[in-house]
Amino acid sequence: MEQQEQGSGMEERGQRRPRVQKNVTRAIASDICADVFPVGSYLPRENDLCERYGVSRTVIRETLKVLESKGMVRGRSRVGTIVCNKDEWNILDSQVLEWIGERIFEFDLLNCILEARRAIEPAAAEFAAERATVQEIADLERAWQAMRDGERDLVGFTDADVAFHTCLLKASHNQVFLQLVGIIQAALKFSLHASNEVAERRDEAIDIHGELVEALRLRDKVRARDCSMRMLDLAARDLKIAVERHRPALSAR
Amino acid sequence: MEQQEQGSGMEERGQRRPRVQKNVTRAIASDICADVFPVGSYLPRENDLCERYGVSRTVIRETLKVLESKGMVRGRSRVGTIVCNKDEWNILDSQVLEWIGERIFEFDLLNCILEARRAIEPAAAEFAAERATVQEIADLERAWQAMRDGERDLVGFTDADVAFHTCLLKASHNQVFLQLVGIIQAALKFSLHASNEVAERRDEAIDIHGELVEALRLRDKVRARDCSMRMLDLAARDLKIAVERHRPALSAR
DNA sequence: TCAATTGCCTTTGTATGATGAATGAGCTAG
DNA sequence: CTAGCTCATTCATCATACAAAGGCAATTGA
Repeated sequence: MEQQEQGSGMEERGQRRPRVQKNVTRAIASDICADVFPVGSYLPRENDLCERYGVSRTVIRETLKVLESKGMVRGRSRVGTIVCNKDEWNILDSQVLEWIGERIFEFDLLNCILEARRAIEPAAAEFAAERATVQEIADLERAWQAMRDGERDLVGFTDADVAFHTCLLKASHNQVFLQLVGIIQAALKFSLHASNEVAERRDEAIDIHGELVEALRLRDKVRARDCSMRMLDLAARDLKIAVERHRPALSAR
Repeated sequence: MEQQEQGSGMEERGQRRPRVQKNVTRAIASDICADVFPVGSYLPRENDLCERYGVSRTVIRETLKVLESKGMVRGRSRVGTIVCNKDEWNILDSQVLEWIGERIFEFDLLNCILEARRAIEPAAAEFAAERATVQEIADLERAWQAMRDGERDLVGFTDADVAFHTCLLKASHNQVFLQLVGIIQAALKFSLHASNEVAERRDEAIDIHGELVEALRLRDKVRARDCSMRMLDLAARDLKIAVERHRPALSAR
């Protein structure tokens, strides 16, 4: 698609000025995640970054401001810009999660997310049973049907699952829970991909998701919470598989 | 052209070049929170913002990038910068919470936070009972002692309470929970201030906090969870009082 | 008359150079 | 060897110039 970074050469500086801000931000963020700029080290000087990514200082500085606002780097006058420890990063920010991407396996994050989901999603399901609108329940049902329809389509199934859990958090009518949609999406995305070949688990998942929709219809808090917890037990198994598969990649380093 | 004395609210000027980025960011963010720039409206043109806040376009643009990265505004090329709906804001970002400040009462957020705390903190207490290091338990005890010592000092008591809950989340050794320290701090800050005159409640709170430390020492998950829940019952009462006191301010609008 | 194309205008996006400000390093003096 | 000063380097800000693109209106064709 679009890429202009890494062009250390960058001889031809044509008159054209494409919109590069987003790409540069993603490039630098990815490089940080990939340990090209390790935690604790200083980034190159702004002028060097300009060369390395082939853009002006304006773009570099706006990029650094964004990364700083997400806790990934910290700039100090005259000294330079240092990469912060990972536990200072705003890992709940969905953009940050996107930048981390598959490297989430190296962040020891998925387990934390699962623990958090066990605390949050059952509560959200309970609230949803009380507060979900008819429309929201219909949305959930549609997502559930998409899961059934996409039973053989890995990507479709995953997307539908993500949509389901997103709708559930929305239906809880709690702003805080809603903010956590990003980490849940990330967790689903990366743990499902590794376990989606196991067909019977998907059947089981579809059943439980359907049961949750029914519980919401009946405004049955207890059953909604129970469904959510069983869902998370499945998620725990999926995660286990996913981590197993990624361990080789880790030890290869 | 655009760089004489225009103050317009900002402090200090002259030929000098103070570091203004943070101030301008806070100023614009606060103005957004104060509905000077209401949700859904367009911000003034960048050049007008330069005049209004008395800084160059560079500073304005870096500010807008930061606000955009936190979901508060969205810029579209050539069209302008629009203020996003509040439910798109990254309200888990502690900087955003600082900018919101007291207006948190108008955001219908404190109730959501309490609900979230009821889901999260008991779980965190349980994990802490399993995982807290000796050092972390000592930190918690010190925070608890500070609460006792600051029993008569409103600010000191609140700070110690915030420190206690922060330590607790740290002791849970879960990165996701740790990220939620910001909203919990905000919740404590604004609900305690309204209820801290009620001395006997503070006594009760101190007792429960002490009991939690003891439970962690004994690695007693069940009791730790129970203490946490009782703490939140107190917090619920505090919040009720705080909201009552602020309702006049709301209806006055 | 109406609709689609085209070109202009305005505002954002990017580039660039200059200068103030700040801090670590090196130097000087005691 | 320490304390204080100077200086060089790099970030922070300002100012300006121009490219890019959305919206608007005039123009043109039917």
